[in-house]
Amino acid sequence: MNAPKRRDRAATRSALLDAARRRFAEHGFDGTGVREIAADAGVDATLIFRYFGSKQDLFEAALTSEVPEGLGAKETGPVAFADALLNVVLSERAGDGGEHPLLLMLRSAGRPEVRARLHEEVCDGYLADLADRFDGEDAALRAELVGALLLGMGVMRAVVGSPVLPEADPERVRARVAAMVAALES
Amino acid sequence: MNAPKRRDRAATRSALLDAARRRFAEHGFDGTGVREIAADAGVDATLIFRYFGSKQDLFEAALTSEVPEGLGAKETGPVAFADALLNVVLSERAGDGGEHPLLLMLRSAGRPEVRARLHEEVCDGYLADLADRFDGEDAALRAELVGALLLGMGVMRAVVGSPVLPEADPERVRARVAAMVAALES
Amino acid sequence: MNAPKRRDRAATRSALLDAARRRFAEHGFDGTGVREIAADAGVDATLIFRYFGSKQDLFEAALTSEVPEGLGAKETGPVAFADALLNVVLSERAGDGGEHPLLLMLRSAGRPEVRARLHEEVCDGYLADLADRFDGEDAALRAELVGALLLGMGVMRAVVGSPVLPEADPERVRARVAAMVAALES
Amino acid sequence: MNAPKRRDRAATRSALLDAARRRFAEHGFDGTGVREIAADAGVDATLIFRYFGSKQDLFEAALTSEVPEGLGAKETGPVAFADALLNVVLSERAGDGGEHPLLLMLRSAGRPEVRARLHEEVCDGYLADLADRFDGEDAALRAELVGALLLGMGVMRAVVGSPVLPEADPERVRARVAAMVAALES
DNA sequence: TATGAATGAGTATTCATTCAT
DNA sequence: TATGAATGAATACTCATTCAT
Repeated sequence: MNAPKRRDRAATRSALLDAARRRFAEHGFDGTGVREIAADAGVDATLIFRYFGSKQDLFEAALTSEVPEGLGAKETGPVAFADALLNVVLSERAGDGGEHPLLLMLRSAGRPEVRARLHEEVCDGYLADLADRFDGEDAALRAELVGALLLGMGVMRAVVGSPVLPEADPERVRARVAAMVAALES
Repeated sequence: MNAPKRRDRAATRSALLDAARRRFAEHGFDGTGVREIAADAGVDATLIFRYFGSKQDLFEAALTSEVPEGLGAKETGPVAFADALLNVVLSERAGDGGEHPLLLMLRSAGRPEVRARLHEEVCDGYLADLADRFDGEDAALRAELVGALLLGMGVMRAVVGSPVLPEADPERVRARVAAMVAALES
Repeated sequence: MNAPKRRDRAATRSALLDAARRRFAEHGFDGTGVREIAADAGVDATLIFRYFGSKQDLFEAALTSEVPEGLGAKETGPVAFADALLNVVLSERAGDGGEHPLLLMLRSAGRPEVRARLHEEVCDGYLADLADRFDGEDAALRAELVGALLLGMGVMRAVVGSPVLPEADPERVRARVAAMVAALES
Repeated sequence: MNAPKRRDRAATRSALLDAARRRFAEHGFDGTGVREIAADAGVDATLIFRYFGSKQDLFEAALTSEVPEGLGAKETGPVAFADALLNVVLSERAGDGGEHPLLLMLRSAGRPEVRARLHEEVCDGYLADLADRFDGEDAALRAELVGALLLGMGVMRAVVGSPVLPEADPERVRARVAAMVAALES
């Protein structure tokens, strides 16, 4: 009824998740305090434990909360597939949702569990999917190189803070990346 | 090697640096305790402060201690230059010296100072050097993509833990990367 | 009094302040640990930081918390003024509140900031006020001697632990001190 | 033979004692580190332990090392006796020897042993000697007040840092103090 | 004898987390 | 249900002191 306190459970949860994603992305797991997250969300810190159980659990929730991804058709070749992935690299942080889970994990890869999950999702997920697109020998190596390129682009933008990609014309970037990937189709 | 040579200033300092590089690379700055480093080096933790001043100073010493780099002649083109950088990516962790400083920083990029230094060294150093090798338009973008590829390869190996690169034939890797870089020489 | 009223912010804060005053007065700033203070107050040591910020801040809070002082009318002569100050010297430690701030500072005068504040409060405060009461030459010197007498009495009681003053008849003390001060009114 | 290292045991001991007196007087026992003392004396810190056993032992040695005092004839009355003590108060720190032991102890009165010794020397020594000079009733109280005056003057100069006494004409100070003490000879 | 490397007990302070209301 | 007081384990760092050379 009264405006200020009328935050329902779902809204608070969501506000905490958003704040957590931003903080974890910016400062990593260890560099982020629960009280900072709660302050960003405008609620008391203990709600984190009420809603998520622990800081670690909140982190994992932040990882898995947003994954529409929509990777497109499975039958496409490597160039088209890489181009689809490129959307993720180029678009993220546009919305307020925060960074891609992969970058969240990268930033907190000190934790063994995080690292294990990162390894699993990259190797068994993205790299495997990519390798499927390549025929002939060296499929794994070629997939790895494409994955490295895309991941490296994300790191450049989100961690190193290079201004090149955000300022570049997306179509030019697409063309250049496509050329690099195409060079692997021997 | 065997008898750890007690009461040897230089040896202790060096053992601490080695241990620090390994721990920082593996768990990041925040995830590493001075006592763990000291335990790895087989000495008392207070020697870290005696020899380096603070944990932060030890971290910086670990960053700047190695890497002669020897990047070769300045007149080479982008393909040759990238190939030279590839040596660093492919060879590291071979000795027990630990990771490349760039990866150390990446792992501790939660700290603002670390992030600032990472940004500076990558953008003003590597990327600028790369951009000099490209003629024509989009030099910065093309340099960024080559840098992203190489950095991504390092991340794949050292953070994600992908087994592909360590197990691949270095010559094949060289050839594939050369092809990708060459595709940018439009 | 009896039931320490758990979960009471004001009571805890006050208990910490009391304990701090006692410990700091008895062992000085450096000789007192935050855990001892907390133990005396019956609470956890981290509350010191929650409520005061740091050990140093707690010390300063202990200095400035009490002492309404109420030094009486400004128009009085030196004898009456000294007599008013004597109240402070003779009465303190009666309640459990602890020592006078001046003695707290004296006990921690190793710290430069404490010493600076002590100098300021004594010279610019008490001594200046005293000097105003003296006419004729040597006003500063005479004020200094009165101040030294009163300060020395406090030190005798609180630091040296001489039993004479606490056991003496206050009226006799007053008369003797008044005679000494009067001897300065040449 | 060779100049630099030709410091014999006695000279080193003495240099350490001097440095210790100065440091302890300035910063108190807790505020002084053995390494600082050693640095001031220009020798290695371990010599403190070789020569004195411990920091505490060095402190005690610094207390008892200088005490010529030469308190003059025992048969004098209170005014003359106080005047003799005044010499100590007014002259000290003139030489490089450092502060009077009483002030050293005052500065480190946080330590229980120091406090005990301070109590003993003041009450059983100075105050008892003073009380002997007073006839009639209130001898102890009158002695205490004279002692407080003299001690307070030392504190004013050495701890509070009041500039009045060092800058005043010694003869005027003597006359004023004599008047105050004489006022107690009822 | 004297140097300096090594040590371990101790410090203030921070943090995620749990009670009580 | 939600607030905030309380907690205890952990951290970097300092210091007097001892051991090896």
